[in-house]
Amino acid sequence: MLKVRRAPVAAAKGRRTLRRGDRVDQAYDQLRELIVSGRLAPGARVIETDVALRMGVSRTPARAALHRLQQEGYIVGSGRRQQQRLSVAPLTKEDARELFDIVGEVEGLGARRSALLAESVRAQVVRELSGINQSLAKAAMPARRDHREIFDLDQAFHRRYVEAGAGPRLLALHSSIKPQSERYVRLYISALVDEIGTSVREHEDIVSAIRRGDADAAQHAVQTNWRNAADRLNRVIDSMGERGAW
Amino acid sequence: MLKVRRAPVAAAKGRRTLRRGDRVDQAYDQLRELIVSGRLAPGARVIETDVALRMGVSRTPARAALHRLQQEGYIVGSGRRQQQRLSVAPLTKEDARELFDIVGEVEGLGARRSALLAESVRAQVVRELSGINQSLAKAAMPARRDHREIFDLDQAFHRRYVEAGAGPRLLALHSSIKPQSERYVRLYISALVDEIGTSVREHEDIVSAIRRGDADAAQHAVQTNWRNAADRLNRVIDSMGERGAW
DNA sequence: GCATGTACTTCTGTATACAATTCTCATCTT
DNA sequence: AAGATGAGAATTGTATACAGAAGTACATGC
Repeated sequence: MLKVRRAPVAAAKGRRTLRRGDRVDQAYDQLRELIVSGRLAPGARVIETDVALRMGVSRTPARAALHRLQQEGYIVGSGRRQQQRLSVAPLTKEDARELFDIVGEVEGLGARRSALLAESVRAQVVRELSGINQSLAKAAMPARRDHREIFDLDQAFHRRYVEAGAGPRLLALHSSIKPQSERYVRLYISALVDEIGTSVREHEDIVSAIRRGDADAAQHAVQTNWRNAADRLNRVIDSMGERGAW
Repeated sequence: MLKVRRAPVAAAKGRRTLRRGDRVDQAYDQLRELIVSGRLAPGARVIETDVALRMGVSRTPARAALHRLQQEGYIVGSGRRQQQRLSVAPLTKEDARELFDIVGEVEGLGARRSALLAESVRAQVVRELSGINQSLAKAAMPARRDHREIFDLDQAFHRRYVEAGAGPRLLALHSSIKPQSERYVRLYISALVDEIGTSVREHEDIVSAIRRGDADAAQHAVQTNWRNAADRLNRVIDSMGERGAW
Protein backbone atom coordinates (compact mmCIF):
# COMPACT_ATOMS: atom_id res chain seq x y z
CA MET A 1 0.00 0.00 0.00
CA LEU A 2 1.25 3.40 -0.91
CA LYS A 3 1.65 5.99 1.75
CA VAL A 4 1.08 9.51 0.68
CA ARG A 5 3.90 11.50 2.16
CA ARG A 6 3.21 15.15 2.59
CA ALA A 7 6.07 17.22 1.28
CA PRO A 8 7.48 19.40 4.08
CA VAL A 9 7.18 23.09 3.46
CA ALA A 10 10.94 23.45 3.64
CA ALA A 11 11.45 21.14 0.71
CA ALA A 12 8.95 23.05 -1.34
CA LYS A 13 10.95 26.21 -0.72
CA GLY A 14 14.20 24.59 -1.71
CA ARG A 15 15.56 24.67 1.82
CA ARG A 16 17.36 21.63 3.08
CA THR A 17 14.88 19.45 4.91
CA LEU A 18 15.65 19.39 8.61
CA ARG A 19 15.91 16.31 10.69
CA ARG A 20 12.96 15.64 12.88
CA GLY A 21 14.21 17.01 16.17
CA ASP A 22 16.10 20.03 14.88
CA ARG A 23 13.42 22.36 13.70
CA VAL A 24 12.99 24.23 16.98
CA ASP A 25 16.73 24.69 17.43
CA GLN A 26 17.07 25.80 13.87
CA ALA A 27 14.37 28.43 14.22
CA TYR A 28 15.75 29.50 17.58
CA ASP A 29 19.30 29.93 16.30
CA GLN A 30 18.32 31.82 13.19
CA LEU A 31 15.96 34.11 15.00
CA ARG A 32 18.37 34.81 17.82
CA GLU A 33 21.06 35.66 15.34
CA LEU A 34 18.70 38.07 13.61
CA ILE A 35 17.98 39.78 16.91
CA VAL A 36 21.53 39.88 18.20
CA SER A 37 22.89 41.19 14.93
CA GLY A 38 20.26 43.89 14.92
CA ARG A 39 18.81 42.92 11.58
CA LEU A 40 15.59 42.47 13.49
CA ALA A 41 15.25 45.88 15.10
CA PRO A 42 14.50 46.39 18.80
CA GLY A 43 10.81 46.98 19.27
CA ALA A 44 9.85 45.26 16.03
CA ARG A 45 6.73 43.15 16.14
CA VAL A 46 7.39 39.44 15.80
CA ILE A 47 4.59 37.44 14.27
CA GLU A 48 4.43 33.72 14.71
CA THR A 49 3.15 33.01 11.26
CA ASP A 50 5.85 35.12 9.62
CA VAL A 51 8.58 33.43 11.62
CA ALA A 52 7.24 30.02 10.68
CA LEU A 53 7.13 30.95 7.03
CA ARG A 54 10.56 32.51 7.00
CA MET A 55 12.17 29.57 8.77
CA GLY A 56 10.33 27.10 6.61
CA VAL A 57 8.66 25.27 9.48
CA SER A 58 5.15 25.11 10.82
CA ARG A 59 3.86 27.28 13.62
CA THR A 60 4.46 24.64 16.26
CA PRO A 61 8.27 24.67 16.32
CA ALA A 62 8.28 28.40 15.59
CA ARG A 63 6.16 28.91 18.67
CA ALA A 64 8.49 26.84 20.84
CA ALA A 65 11.46 28.87 19.66
CA LEU A 66 9.63 32.11 20.39
CA HIS A 67 8.72 30.99 23.90
CA ARG A 68 12.33 30.18 24.58
CA LEU A 69 13.51 33.53 23.29
CA GLN A 70 10.89 35.22 25.40
CA GLN A 71 11.91 33.42 28.55
CA GLU A 72 15.52 34.33 27.93
CA GLY A 73 14.68 37.97 27.38
CA TYR A 74 15.35 38.50 23.68
CA ILE A 75 11.67 38.99 23.08
CA VAL A 76 9.04 40.55 25.26
CA GLY A 77 5.30 40.10 25.28
CA SER A 78 3.05 43.11 25.57
CA GLY A 79 -0.66 42.32 26.03
CA ARG A 80 -1.79 41.32 29.54
CA ARG A 81 -1.83 37.59 29.30
CA GLN A 82 -4.30 36.60 26.65
CA GLN A 83 -3.35 37.23 23.09
CA GLN A 84 0.27 38.02 23.79
CA ARG A 85 1.82 40.32 21.29
CA LEU A 86 5.53 39.66 20.93
CA SER A 87 8.21 42.13 19.97
CA VAL A 88 11.98 42.30 20.01
CA ALA A 89 13.15 43.53 23.42
CA PRO A 90 14.18 47.20 23.27
CA LEU A 91 17.69 48.29 24.19
CA THR A 92 17.73 50.75 27.05
CA LYS A 93 20.30 52.09 29.45
CA GLU A 94 18.62 50.54 32.47
CA ASP A 95 18.38 47.17 30.83
CA ALA A 96 22.02 47.30 29.79
CA ARG A 97 23.02 47.99 33.36
CA GLU A 98 20.96 45.17 34.77
CA LEU A 99 22.02 42.75 32.08
CA PHE A 100 25.71 43.48 32.49
CA ASP A 101 25.39 43.16 36.25
CA ILE A 102 23.84 39.74 35.85
CA VAL A 103 26.41 38.56 33.36
CA GLY A 104 29.09 39.77 35.75
CA GLU A 105 27.62 37.67 38.54
CA VAL A 106 27.30 34.59 36.40
CA GLU A 107 30.80 34.83 35.01
CA GLY A 108 32.10 35.86 38.39
CA LEU A 109 30.83 32.63 39.83
CA GLY A 110 32.48 30.77 36.97
CA ALA A 111 35.77 32.47 37.74
CA ARG A 112 35.42 31.68 41.44
CA ARG A 113 34.97 28.02 40.71
CA SER A 114 37.84 28.05 38.26
CA ALA A 115 40.04 29.47 40.99
CA LEU A 116 39.05 26.55 43.20
CA LEU A 117 40.14 23.91 40.72
CA ALA A 118 43.19 21.72 41.32
CA GLU A 119 46.41 23.53 40.60
CA SER A 120 47.36 21.36 37.66
CA VAL A 121 44.10 22.06 35.84
CA ARG A 122 44.29 25.72 36.70
CA ALA A 123 47.76 26.05 35.26
CA GLN A 124 46.52 25.03 31.85
CA VAL A 125 43.51 27.36 32.00
CA VAL A 126 45.71 30.24 33.09
CA ARG A 127 48.11 29.62 30.24
CA GLU A 128 45.30 29.78 27.72
CA LEU A 129 43.77 32.86 29.28
CA SER A 130 47.10 34.64 29.21
CA GLY A 131 47.53 33.78 25.57
CA ILE A 132 44.10 35.04 24.61
CA ASN A 133 44.55 38.24 26.55
CA GLN A 134 47.90 38.92 24.91
CA SER A 135 46.33 38.46 21.50
CA LEU A 136 43.65 40.87 22.59
CA ALA A 137 46.24 43.41 23.64
CA LYS A 138 47.91 43.11 20.24
CA ALA A 139 44.61 43.37 18.39
CA ALA A 140 43.85 46.53 20.31
CA MET A 141 46.95 48.34 19.08
CA PRO A 142 45.77 51.45 17.31
CA ALA A 143 47.25 50.69 13.86
CA ARG A 144 44.53 48.66 12.15
CA ARG A 145 41.89 47.39 14.49
CA ASP A 146 39.58 44.60 13.51
CA HIS A 147 36.37 44.91 15.52
CA ARG A 148 35.33 41.37 14.83
CA GLU A 149 38.65 39.98 16.02
CA ILE A 150 38.61 42.03 19.20
CA PHE A 151 35.08 40.97 19.93
CA ASP A 152 35.83 37.29 19.37
CA LEU A 153 38.94 37.34 21.53
CA ASP A 154 37.18 39.05 24.39
CA GLN A 155 34.40 36.53 24.11
CA ALA A 156 36.83 33.62 24.06
CA PHE A 157 38.59 34.94 27.13
CA HIS A 158 35.47 35.06 29.22
CA ARG A 159 34.14 31.82 27.88
CA ARG A 160 37.30 29.97 28.81
CA TYR A 161 37.18 30.41 32.56
CA VAL A 162 33.44 29.97 32.73
CA GLU A 163 33.64 26.65 30.90
CA ALA A 164 36.46 25.53 33.13
CA GLY A 165 34.64 26.14 36.38
CA ALA A 166 30.93 26.03 35.72
CA GLY A 167 28.60 23.08 36.15
CA PRO A 168 25.72 22.37 33.82
CA ARG A 169 23.32 24.85 35.37
CA LEU A 170 25.69 27.77 35.35
CA LEU A 171 26.78 26.96 31.85
CA ALA A 172 23.20 26.91 30.62
CA LEU A 173 22.51 30.20 32.33
CA HIS A 174 25.62 31.71 30.82
CA SER A 175 24.83 30.72 27.28
CA SER A 176 21.33 32.00 27.54
CA ILE A 177 22.24 35.37 29.04
CA LYS A 178 25.66 36.32 27.77
CA PRO A 179 24.75 36.62 24.09
CA GLN A 180 22.25 39.29 25.02
CA SER A 181 25.06 41.59 25.99
CA GLU A 182 26.27 41.22 22.44
CA ARG A 183 23.23 43.19 21.29
CA TYR A 184 24.57 46.24 23.07
CA VAL A 185 28.19 45.68 22.24
CA ARG A 186 27.53 45.31 18.56
CA LEU A 187 25.52 48.49 18.45
CA TYR A 188 28.20 50.62 20.02
CA ILE A 189 31.29 48.59 19.20
CA SER A 190 33.26 51.25 17.41
CA ALA A 191 33.06 53.55 20.41
CA LEU A 192 33.83 50.74 22.81
CA VAL A 193 37.03 49.47 21.21
CA ASP A 194 38.69 52.74 22.10
CA GLU A 195 38.68 51.59 25.69
CA ILE A 196 39.85 48.03 25.13
CA GLY A 197 43.15 48.78 26.83
CA THR A 198 41.35 49.12 30.15
CA SER A 199 39.67 45.80 29.64
CA VAL A 200 42.96 44.09 28.90
CA ARG A 201 44.35 45.38 32.17
CA GLU A 202 41.30 44.18 34.07
CA HIS A 203 41.66 40.79 32.45
CA GLU A 204 45.16 40.52 33.86
CA ASP A 205 43.75 40.84 37.35
CA ILE A 206 41.36 38.01 36.63
CA VAL A 207 44.12 35.75 35.34
CA SER A 208 46.37 36.47 38.25
CA ALA A 209 43.65 35.77 40.79
CA ILE A 210 42.84 32.45 39.19
CA ARG A 211 46.54 31.61 39.07
CA ARG A 212 46.85 32.28 42.81
CA GLY A 213 43.72 30.24 43.45
CA ASP A 214 42.15 33.24 45.16
CA ALA A 215 38.45 32.64 44.66
CA ASP A 216 37.20 35.90 46.18
CA ALA A 217 39.65 37.97 44.18
CA ALA A 218 38.83 36.18 40.94
CA GLN A 219 35.13 36.67 41.41
CA HIS A 220 35.56 40.27 42.39
CA ALA A 221 37.83 41.02 39.45
CA VAL A 222 35.29 39.67 37.01
CA GLN A 223 32.44 41.57 38.57
CA THR A 224 34.49 44.74 38.48
CA ASN A 225 35.35 44.16 34.84
CA TRP A 226 31.68 43.92 33.95
CA ARG A 227 30.62 46.83 36.08
CA ASN A 228 33.23 48.97 34.42
CA ALA A 229 32.09 47.69 31.04
CA ALA A 230 28.57 48.77 31.95
CA ASP A 231 29.90 52.21 32.90
CA ARG A 232 31.78 52.51 29.65
CA LEU A 233 28.70 51.47 27.73
CA ASN A 234 26.56 53.95 29.61
CA ARG A 235 28.93 56.75 28.75
CA VAL A 236 28.82 55.75 25.11
CA ILE A 237 25.05 55.57 25.11
CA ASP A 238 24.90 58.99 26.72
CA SER A 239 27.07 60.49 24.06
CA MET A 240 25.46 58.72 21.13
CA GLY A 241 21.89 58.54 22.34
CA GLU A 242 19.85 55.40 22.80
CA ARG A 243 19.69 53.74 19.47
CA GLY A 244 16.85 51.45 18.61
CA ALA A 245 14.66 52.28 21.56
CA TRP A 246 11.87 54.76 21.81
CA MET B 1 -26.85 28.44 11.23
CA LEU B 2 -25.91 26.44 14.23
CA LYS B 3 -22.33 26.25 15.30
CA VAL B 4 -21.24 23.03 16.88
CA ARG B 5 -19.15 23.97 19.85
CA ARG B 6 -16.76 21.30 20.99
CA ALA B 7 -16.91 20.84 24.74
CA PRO B 8 -13.45 21.40 26.26
CA VAL B 9 -11.94 18.34 27.86
CA ALA B 10 -11.69 20.17 31.15
CA ALA B 11 -15.42 20.69 31.31
CA ALA B 12 -16.00 17.03 30.60
CA LYS B 13 -13.86 16.18 33.61
CA GLY B 14 -15.72 18.56 35.88
CA ARG B 15 -12.74 20.85 36.22
CA ARG B 16 -13.36 24.57 36.03
CA THR B 17 -12.87 25.64 32.44
CA LEU B 18 -9.83 27.86 32.15
CA ARG B 19 -9.76 31.18 30.44
CA ARG B 20 -8.17 31.14 27.08
CA GLY B 21 -4.70 32.35 27.97
CA ASP B 22 -4.22 30.60 31.27
CA ARG B 23 -3.86 26.97 30.40
CA VAL B 24 -0.09 26.95 30.08
CA ASP B 25 0.39 28.83 33.34
CA GLN B 26 -2.05 26.54 35.05
CA ALA B 27 -0.24 23.42 33.91
CA TYR B 28 3.12 25.00 34.74
CA ASP B 29 2.10 25.98 38.26
CA GLN B 30 0.52 22.65 39.11
CA LEU B 31 3.39 20.63 37.74
CA ARG B 32 6.03 22.76 39.38
CA GLU B 33 4.26 22.43 42.69
CA LEU B 34 4.20 18.66 42.27
CA ILE B 35 7.93 18.62 41.63
CA VAL B 36 8.92 21.05 44.36
CA SER B 37 6.79 19.31 46.94
CA GLY B 38 8.34 16.01 45.99
CA ARG B 39 5.05 14.35 45.18
CA LEU B 40 6.57 13.85 41.75
CA ALA B 41 9.77 12.03 42.63
CA PRO B 42 13.20 13.01 41.33
CA GLY B 43 14.08 10.86 38.36
CA ALA B 44 10.48 10.03 37.55
CA ARG B 45 9.57 9.91 33.89
CA VAL B 46 7.27 12.70 32.77
CA ILE B 47 5.03 11.89 29.86
CA GLU B 48 3.46 14.65 27.86
CA THR B 49 0.20 12.86 27.33
CA ASP B 50 -0.17 12.03 31.00
CA VAL B 51 0.50 15.60 32.01
CA ALA B 52 -2.05 16.86 29.51
CA LEU B 53 -4.63 14.41 30.78
CA ARG B 54 -3.98 15.13 34.40
CA MET B 55 -4.12 18.89 33.95
CA GLY B 56 -7.18 18.63 31.79
CA VAL B 57 -5.66 20.39 28.81
CA SER B 58 -4.46 19.28 25.43
CA ARG B 59 -0.89 18.38 24.63
CA THR B 60 -0.10 21.81 23.23
CA PRO B 61 -0.20 23.83 26.47
CA ALA B 62 1.18 20.86 28.39
CA ARG B 63 4.14 20.83 26.08
CA ALA B 64 4.77 24.54 26.53
CA ALA B 65 4.73 24.13 30.30
CA LEU B 66 7.17 21.23 30.07
CA HIS B 67 9.56 23.19 27.90
CA ARG B 68 9.54 26.00 30.41
CA LEU B 69 10.18 23.66 33.30
CA GLN B 70 12.98 22.07 31.36
CA GLN B 71 14.64 25.36 30.56
CA GLU B 72 14.45 26.35 34.21
CA GLY B 73 15.96 23.08 35.36
CA TYR B 74 13.08 21.32 37.10
CA ILE B 75 13.00 18.73 34.37
CA VAL B 76 15.80 17.25 32.32
CA GLY B 77 15.75 15.60 28.93
CA SER B 78 17.67 12.40 28.35
CA GLY B 79 17.71 11.25 24.71
CA ARG B 80 20.28 12.89 22.44
CA ARG B 81 18.19 15.35 20.55
CA GLN B 82 15.42 13.57 18.77
CA GLN B 83 12.66 12.03 20.77
CA GLN B 84 13.58 13.71 24.05
CA ARG B 85 12.58 11.73 27.08
CA LEU B 86 11.80 13.98 30.02
CA SER B 87 12.20 13.20 33.69
CA VAL B 88 12.16 15.12 36.95
CA ALA B 89 15.64 16.48 37.67
CA PRO B 90 17.42 14.38 40.30
CA LEU B 91 18.63 15.91 43.54
CA THR B 92 22.36 15.54 44.00
CA LYS B 93 24.99 17.10 46.19
CA GLU B 94 26.78 18.71 43.26
CA ASP B 95 23.60 20.17 41.91
CA ALA B 96 22.65 21.54 45.31
CA ARG B 97 26.00 23.26 45.55
CA GLU B 98 25.76 24.81 42.13
CA LEU B 99 22.15 25.81 42.59
CA PHE B 100 22.75 27.47 45.95
CA ASP B 101 25.78 29.29 44.56
CA ILE B 102 23.66 30.68 41.75
CA VAL B 103 20.83 31.71 44.03
CA GLY B 104 23.41 33.40 46.23
CA GLU B 105 24.70 35.40 43.29
CA VAL B 106 21.25 36.41 42.13
CA GLU B 107 20.08 37.44 45.57
CA GLY B 108 23.45 39.01 46.27
CA LEU B 109 22.98 41.27 43.32
CA GLY B 110 19.52 42.12 44.58
CA ALA B 111 20.96 43.05 47.95
CA ARG B 112 23.67 45.14 46.34
CA ARG B 113 21.13 47.12 44.43
CA SER B 114 18.97 47.51 47.50
CA ALA B 115 21.96 48.95 49.33
CA LEU B 116 22.30 51.50 46.56
CA LEU B 117 18.76 52.81 46.89
CA ALA B 118 17.99 56.24 48.29
CA GLU B 119 18.25 56.36 52.04
CA SER B 120 14.57 57.01 52.59
CA VAL B 121 13.52 53.94 50.62
CA ARG B 122 16.21 51.86 52.28
CA ALA B 123 15.03 52.81 55.75
CA GLN B 124 11.64 51.28 55.10
CA VAL B 125 13.11 48.10 53.62
CA VAL B 126 15.50 47.73 56.52
CA ARG B 127 12.66 48.14 59.02
CA GLU B 128 10.72 45.35 57.37
CA LEU B 129 13.74 43.09 57.10
CA SER B 130 14.51 43.58 60.76
CA GLY B 131 10.96 42.70 61.68
CA ILE B 132 10.94 39.54 59.62
CA ASN B 133 14.27 38.42 60.99
CA GLN B 134 13.12 38.97 64.56
CA SER B 135 10.05 36.85 63.90
CA LEU B 136 12.37 34.24 62.47
CA ALA B 137 14.50 34.33 65.60
CA LYS B 138 11.41 33.82 67.73
CA ALA B 139 10.10 31.02 65.55
CA ALA B 140 13.44 29.29 65.87
CA MET B 141 13.24 29.12 69.65
CA PRO B 142 13.49 25.45 70.57
CA ALA B 143 10.13 25.14 72.33
CA ARG B 144 7.68 24.33 69.56
CA ARG B 145 9.08 24.91 66.12
CA ASP B 146 6.83 25.19 63.13
CA HIS B 147 8.81 24.19 60.02
CA ARG B 148 6.37 25.82 57.67
CA GLU B 149 6.52 29.11 59.53
CA ILE B 150 10.30 29.12 59.63
CA PHE B 151 10.47 28.34 55.96
CA ASP B 152 8.00 31.08 55.04
CA LEU B 153 9.74 33.70 57.14
CA ASP B 154 13.14 32.89 55.69
CA GLN B 155 11.66 33.07 52.23
CA ALA B 156 9.96 36.40 52.96
CA PHE B 157 13.20 37.83 54.27
CA HIS B 158 15.14 37.06 51.12
CA ARG B 159 12.33 38.03 48.85
CA ARG B 160 12.03 41.45 50.40
CA TYR B 161 15.43 42.81 49.52
CA VAL B 162 15.47 41.22 46.11
CA GLU B 163 12.16 42.82 45.23
CA ALA B 164 13.34 46.15 46.50
CA GLY B 165 16.48 46.26 44.41
CA ALA B 166 16.00 44.06 41.38
CA GLY B 167 14.88 45.10 37.93
CA PRO B 168 12.62 43.00 35.75
CA ARG B 169 15.34 40.69 34.48
CA LEU B 170 16.79 39.88 37.85
CA LEU B 171 13.36 39.38 39.32
CA ALA B 172 12.42 36.95 36.58
CA LEU B 173 15.65 35.05 37.09
CA HIS B 174 15.07 34.93 40.80
CA SER B 175 11.57 33.55 40.58
CA SER B 176 12.61 30.89 38.15
CA ILE B 177 15.64 29.70 40.12
CA LYS B 178 14.93 30.29 43.78
CA PRO B 179 12.02 27.84 44.09
CA GLN B 180 14.33 25.07 42.99
CA SER B 181 16.28 25.38 46.20
CA GLU B 182 13.03 24.62 47.95
CA ARG B 183 13.22 21.09 46.60
CA TYR B 184 16.31 20.48 48.70
CA VAL B 185 15.18 22.43 51.71
CA ARG B 186 11.88 20.62 51.94
CA LEU B 187 13.55 17.27 51.73
CA TYR B 188 15.92 17.93 54.59
CA ILE B 189 14.04 20.60 56.46
CA SER B 190 13.87 18.94 59.85
CA ALA B 191 17.64 18.62 59.99
CA LEU B 192 18.15 22.14 58.70
CA VAL B 193 16.00 23.98 61.22
CA ASP B 194 18.45 22.98 63.93
CA GLU B 195 20.88 25.47 62.46
CA ILE B 196 18.45 28.33 61.93
CA GLY B 197 20.16 30.35 64.62
CA THR B 198 23.22 30.72 62.43
CA SER B 199 21.09 31.93 59.58
CA VAL B 200 19.44 34.54 61.76
CA ARG B 201 22.85 35.92 62.69
CA GLU B 202 23.92 36.01 59.05
CA HIS B 203 20.73 37.85 58.20
CA GLU B 204 21.66 40.56 60.67
CA ASP B 205 24.83 41.21 58.70
CA ILE B 206 22.79 41.60 55.56
CA VAL B 207 20.39 44.05 57.17
CA SER B 208 23.15 46.11 58.66
CA ALA B 209 25.04 46.33 55.37
CA ILE B 210 21.93 47.51 53.55
CA ARG B 211 21.27 50.03 56.32
CA ARG B 212 24.77 51.45 55.92
CA GLY B 213 24.33 51.53 52.15
CA ASP B 214 27.43 49.38 51.79
CA ALA B 215 26.79 47.57 48.50
CA ASP B 216 29.86 45.34 48.58
CA ALA B 217 29.20 44.25 52.13
CA ALA B 218 25.53 43.55 51.44
CA GLN B 219 26.31 41.46 48.42
CA HIS B 220 29.05 39.61 50.20
CA ALA B 221 26.89 38.91 53.24
CA VAL B 222 24.18 37.36 51.10
CA GLN B 223 26.62 35.23 49.16
CA THR B 224 28.16 34.04 52.40
CA ASN B 225 24.75 33.20 53.80
CA TRP B 226 24.00 31.02 50.81
CA ARG B 227 27.40 29.40 50.73
CA ASN B 228 27.04 28.49 54.36
CA ALA B 229 23.55 27.21 53.68
CA ALA B 230 25.01 24.98 50.98
CA ASP B 231 27.60 23.73 53.46
CA ARG B 232 24.94 22.99 56.02
CA LEU B 233 22.87 21.20 53.43
CA ASN B 234 25.87 19.19 52.29
CA ARG B 235 26.54 18.07 55.83
CA VAL B 236 22.92 17.02 56.21
CA ILE B 237 22.97 15.14 52.93
CA ASP B 238 26.17 13.40 53.97
CA SER B 239 24.64 12.24 57.20
CA MET B 240 21.29 11.25 55.73
CA GLY B 241 22.37 10.07 52.33
CA GLU B 242 21.16 11.41 48.99
CA ARG B 243 17.46 10.92 48.91
CA GLY B 244 15.67 10.61 45.65
CA ALA B 245 18.68 10.24 43.42
CA TRP B 246 20.27 7.14 42.08
C1' DG C 1 -17.03 66.83 12.35
C1' DC C 2 -16.94 63.52 15.68
C1' DA C 3 -18.30 59.65 18.38
C1' DT C 4 -19.82 54.99 18.29
C1' DG C 5 -21.05 50.71 16.85
C1' DT C 6 -20.17 46.93 13.88
C1' DA C 7 -18.32 43.95 10.28
C1' DC C 8 -13.96 42.45 9.04
C1' DT C 9 -9.14 41.30 9.34
C1' DT C 10 -5.33 39.61 11.75
C1' DC C 11 -3.18 37.07 14.94
C1' DT C 12 -2.79 33.91 18.77
C1' DG C 13 -4.38 29.81 21.75
C1' DT C 14 -5.87 25.12 21.70
C1' DA C 15 -6.96 20.64 20.08
C1' DT C 16 -6.03 16.98 17.29
C1' DA C 17 -4.44 14.08 13.29
C1' DC C 18 -0.61 12.03 11.53
C1' DA C 19 4.36 10.75 11.12
C1' DA C 20 8.78 9.29 12.84
C1' DT C 21 11.45 7.37 16.27
C1' DT C 22 12.44 4.55 20.08
C1' DC C 23 11.26 0.86 23.13
C1' DT C 24 9.46 -3.73 24.33
C1' DC C 25 9.21 -8.12 23.94
C1' DA C 26 8.21 -12.40 21.77
C1' DT C 27 10.03 -15.43 18.38
C1' DC C 28 13.51 -17.37 15.61
C1' DT C 29 18.34 -18.86 14.59
C1' DT C 30 22.37 -21.05 15.50
C1' DA D 1 20.98 -20.26 25.89
C1' DA D 2 22.53 -15.94 23.82
C1' DG D 3 21.80 -13.01 20.53
C1' DA D 4 19.37 -11.32 16.23
C1' DT D 5 15.18 -9.77 14.28
C1' DG D 6 11.04 -7.94 13.57
C1' DA D 7 6.12 -6.70 14.78
C1' DG D 8 3.70 -3.82 17.52
C1' DA D 9 3.16 -0.39 21.26
C1' DA D 10 4.43 3.86 23.27
C1' DT D 11 5.81 8.43 22.97
C1' DT D 12 7.33 12.51 20.92
C1' DG D 13 7.66 15.89 16.78
C1' DT D 14 5.15 18.45 13.35
C1' DA D 15 1.42 20.31 10.74
C1' DT D 16 -2.91 22.14 10.54
C1' DA D 17 -7.90 23.19 11.48
C1' DC D 18 -10.69 25.84 14.18
C1' DA D 19 -12.10 29.21 17.60
C1' DG D 20 -11.51 33.39 20.40
C1' DA D 21 -9.57 37.88 21.17
C1' DA D 22 -7.79 42.31 19.71
C1' DG D 23 -7.17 45.61 16.49
C1' DT D 24 -8.95 48.28 12.18
C1' DA D 25 -11.69 50.63 9.17
C1' DC D 26 -15.82 51.88 7.58
C1' DA D 27 -20.56 53.33 7.94
C1' DT D 28 -24.09 55.45 10.55
C1' DG D 29 -26.10 58.58 13.66
C1' DC D 30 -26.03 62.77 15.98
